[in-house]
Amino acid sequence: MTAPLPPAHFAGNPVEIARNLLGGTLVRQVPDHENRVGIRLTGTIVEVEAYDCPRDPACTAGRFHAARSADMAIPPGTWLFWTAHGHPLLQVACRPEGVSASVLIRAIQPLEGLGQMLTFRPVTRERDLTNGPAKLVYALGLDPARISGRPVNAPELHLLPPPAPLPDEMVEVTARVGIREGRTLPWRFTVRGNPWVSPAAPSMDLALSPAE
DNA sequence: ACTTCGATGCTCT
DNA sequence: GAGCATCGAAGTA
Repeated sequence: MTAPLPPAHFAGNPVEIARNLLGGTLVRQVPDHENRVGIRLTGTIVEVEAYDCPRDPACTAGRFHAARSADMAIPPGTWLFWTAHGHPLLQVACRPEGVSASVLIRAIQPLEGLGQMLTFRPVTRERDLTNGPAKLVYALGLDPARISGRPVNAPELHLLPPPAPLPDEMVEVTARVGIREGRTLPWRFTVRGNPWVSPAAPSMDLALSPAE
């Protein structure tokens, strides 16, 4: 039984942390007051992205970063939500407090509690349940107001590391999705060939050499 | 108070 | 693959 990743695990480079999160497990415990037994919703992490201010143009560019400058006070290993187009996106703050950087969880493959997830987020095609950053937030029934600011190892929502780091040949490295600046940075990591990876196309071709 | 923007998702062709 | 609804936050006034 592996222990949840502690907040200290996220006090580093979000690019490395994101890469090593692939194959891990996102665990959501839903309190069930009737049975006094928590319902467990879990999924394997199959897609993540890294954001790393201030060297990251996607993060620093224009008002994009300034808009969330308040996030810079958040200590590493804290759950937080980005809002884009009215949808909440789940991420974990990284690096030391005072530096804005994060890992964005973009897709999971459901493991436990698929039926419960479908009640939170009814879909016709099962594969559409959690194959997007906001989709998984809805499918897990996460309330941003309740989760945001909580430590990443909180009982109600935490992460388990992969049994072993995924070998490089299983990891596909591409450009991040849906951004204007920083399109060439190879900071999106997906499990190669996994059908639960989001359908969104990466924003552009990669830089010749990965940035650190 | 009003305007603009976006790390998205959904519903059509 | 294109169009649009969505909503929280910043900037402007």
